[in-house]
Amino acid sequence: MDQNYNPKEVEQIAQSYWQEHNTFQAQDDSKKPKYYCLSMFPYPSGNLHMGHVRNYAIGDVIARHQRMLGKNVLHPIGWDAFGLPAENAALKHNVPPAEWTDKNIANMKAQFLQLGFSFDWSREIATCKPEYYRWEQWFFTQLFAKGLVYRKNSIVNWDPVDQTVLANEQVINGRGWRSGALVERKEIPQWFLKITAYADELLADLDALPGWPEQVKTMQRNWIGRSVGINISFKIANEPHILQVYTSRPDTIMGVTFMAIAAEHPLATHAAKNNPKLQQFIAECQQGTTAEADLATMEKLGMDTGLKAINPLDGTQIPIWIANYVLSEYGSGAIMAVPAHDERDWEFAKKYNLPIKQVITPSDGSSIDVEQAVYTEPGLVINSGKYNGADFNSAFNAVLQDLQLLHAGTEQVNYRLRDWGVSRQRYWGAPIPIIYCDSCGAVPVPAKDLPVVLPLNVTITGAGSPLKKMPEFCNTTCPNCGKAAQRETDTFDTFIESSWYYARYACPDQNEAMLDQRANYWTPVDQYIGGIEHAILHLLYSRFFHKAMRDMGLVKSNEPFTNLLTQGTVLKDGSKMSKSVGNTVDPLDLIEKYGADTVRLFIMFAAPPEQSLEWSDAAVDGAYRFLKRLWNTVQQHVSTGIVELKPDYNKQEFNTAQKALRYKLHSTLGKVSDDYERRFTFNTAIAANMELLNAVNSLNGDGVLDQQIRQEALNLIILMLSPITPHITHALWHALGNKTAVIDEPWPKVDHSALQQDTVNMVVQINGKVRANIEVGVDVAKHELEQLAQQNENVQKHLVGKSIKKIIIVPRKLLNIVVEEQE
RNA sequence: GCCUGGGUGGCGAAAUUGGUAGACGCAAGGGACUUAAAAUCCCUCGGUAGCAAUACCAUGCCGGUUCGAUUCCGGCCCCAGGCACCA
Repeated sequence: MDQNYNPKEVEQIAQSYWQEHNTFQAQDDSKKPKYYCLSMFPYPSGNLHMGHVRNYAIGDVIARHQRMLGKNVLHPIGWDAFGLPAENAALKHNVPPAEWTDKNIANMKAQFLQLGFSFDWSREIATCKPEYYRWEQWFFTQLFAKGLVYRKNSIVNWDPVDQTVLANEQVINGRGWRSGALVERKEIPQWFLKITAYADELLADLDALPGWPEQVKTMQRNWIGRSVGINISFKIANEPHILQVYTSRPDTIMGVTFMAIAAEHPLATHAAKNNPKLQQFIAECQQGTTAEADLATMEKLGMDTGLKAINPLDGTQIPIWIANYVLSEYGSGAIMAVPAHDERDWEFAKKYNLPIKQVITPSDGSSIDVEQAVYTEPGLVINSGKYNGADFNSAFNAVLQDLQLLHAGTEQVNYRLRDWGVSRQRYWGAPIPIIYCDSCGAVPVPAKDLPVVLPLNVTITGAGSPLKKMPEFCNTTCPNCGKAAQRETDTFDTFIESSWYYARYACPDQNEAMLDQRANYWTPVDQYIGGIEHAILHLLYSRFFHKAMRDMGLVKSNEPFTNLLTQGTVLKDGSKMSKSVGNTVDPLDLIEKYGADTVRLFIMFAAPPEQSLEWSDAAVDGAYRFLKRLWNTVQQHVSTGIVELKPDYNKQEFNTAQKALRYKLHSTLGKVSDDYERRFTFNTAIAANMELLNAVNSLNGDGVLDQQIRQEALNLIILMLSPITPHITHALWHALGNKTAVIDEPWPKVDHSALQQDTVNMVVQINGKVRANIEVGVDVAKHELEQLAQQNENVQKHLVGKSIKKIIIVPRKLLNIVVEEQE
């Protein structure tokens, strides 16, 4: 073996070995149990960044470890290739998005190979290829046939200068990123998938996902936001209209002091008909973005329409206001405002001097002042006539019953979750397979005519989709009646592609169907790994797609991802490492300097996967030094000749130091196995191996037994580190005289005979403060232990003038003497 | 604004089920080797006092439960992720 660690050479050899042996090509049939390990696929932005390295390093470590546990592992990779950045690059560099994307994919693939990830490249997918997106076009037409697709108007960010729809990201401080024009909200017709039809199942099945982080499940539960309430119809004084509102707090209905409707509400339009002031106010409300964060932090503005709603329960007249904090896309776009018991209503009422009427009082009898502070907790009803004294549930039922008798209310389950708008007014996406016919309306493209191929040679101008200007794309005939017709020019939301790619990896070469039986062998994904930023949207859409595919007979399971690991963000100087912030560190520079193993080791060592990771250039040195130390230790060990371990090697008589090292070795193996398998705390697994190597290096003595123990320890360290640093361990495994390739080795087993101990160290506390450490026999009797503890000099010092109240013993760990001052 | 996390030495972190706070590593300081440097190896390293043994303080802030709290509970502050057209 080489005297010095040369990462380039070592990594080249290992990578060639894997390639020659097709090591990572997954087999669709095997006697071993299957294990599907998937890291979220990347957007091909051109270069790997540290977030990628972290994501794929975690996945790679898990995949390699599972392989060692004897599983038939699938570890695929592909490209989430449609998206906005390709159009931006096209604008900037005058290169077609497809060309830019293909180049980036080639680039990043080379980088992946350099990092030594155990991907099965034979299943590589790029979502921008017709062979892929044709199947989601097909799936969309199937959903259409099942009534799960519909078209309705919905609001987008509109740049009035560029005459184009903007993504939220393209709106900077309320202005278009290129034109600088104030952005407007504009309604246009768009296609929707009925994800709300699955809302209850998406919610309920979260309980069937014990392998998901509680945090993610909580976020999804709140996002779905199921509530039970009442749909109430308010008549309007001197008008034929009805105002529908939904409330989850019918117990507060007698506290309604105004109604608030969105600017887009039909009643707002009606009220403004002969009222220029209202018209102007509505126009003002339509400025700004569609982002909820903006709407929620905006200064609350409102204007009285002059219309009055009538409370069906007591006939009171309630003013109807247009308010900019009411979302037109949520519920009916109107609310009954109870300022005493709703935060936003309270703020609005304070601003416009609207009455605040308390109708709930805390059930513990404490008193509140709703003029000073809002009270949103449920409690007991007051100031509400016949409902006084009722708690939430009885008030809910009483109000519901009364409203039902008046035909003015029905119980309703409501969701915060909205249907999924999938239309994008962009070029670089999968065309939505719809044809508009003057006679037949919107007609889905028949399966035999799929895919609707996206034309590739286009010029991006930044003002609307180039597809609109391509008659050869737009002009077609109606599949129903054969008359001239127009194609839809909008493309799919790119979340569509990422909602089912995990299943396609099972059968990427299938040209006759979306999925085949192999998808049922491999799915669900056993371990899914990705950024916490995907906790809601991507993961919810994928769950929805999986259930929809199940209902179409394409898969059999209910959920796509059995276990989920959400990795934290890679930060530098306290903020997310990203191109836009300009604080990126190029992984390639580090690979060049230290090699892939050091980069992998560092990123796994710096923090546990779920935590955010603060990048440090300096600390990478430490990882490199450790690998050099490992190399040198092995080098030194084998320089005196290779040591062979006989099967009964562990039955020999070891001295104290040797016993201690073997104890350390096998307790470390136990700990590291647990870190890999259950905890996913690879940082502590690495730390434990560093400690172990330190211990190996401090074992003095060069007798035969010492050499054998060193051999055993180094073998095990190599195996334990092999999923994290696969290249150097490939080389060192051979150097230690092993004939096999380390990639084919099983995970090692703990030798329990090495864990036998005669004595154990125990802490002695007095009133919870550590006063001594004592070494006692493992089987020491309780009273003897108590005596030994009290005999300790320092303990005795602290017992002077005290009387012992009791002694608490935690076996093999500590003993706490509880004392008090003597009378 | 709303939802979800997080806050421990100069820095990244560890403490797994309420049981020794700071493992492991980085940085820093000192030393060995060297003509010198790099590399490597050894020692010190939360704060205060002390030669030391040791004592007191210390896990964002305030309070509580407990023999014992980084860990559990209540309130507050700050930071991060998400908020439906970034992916």
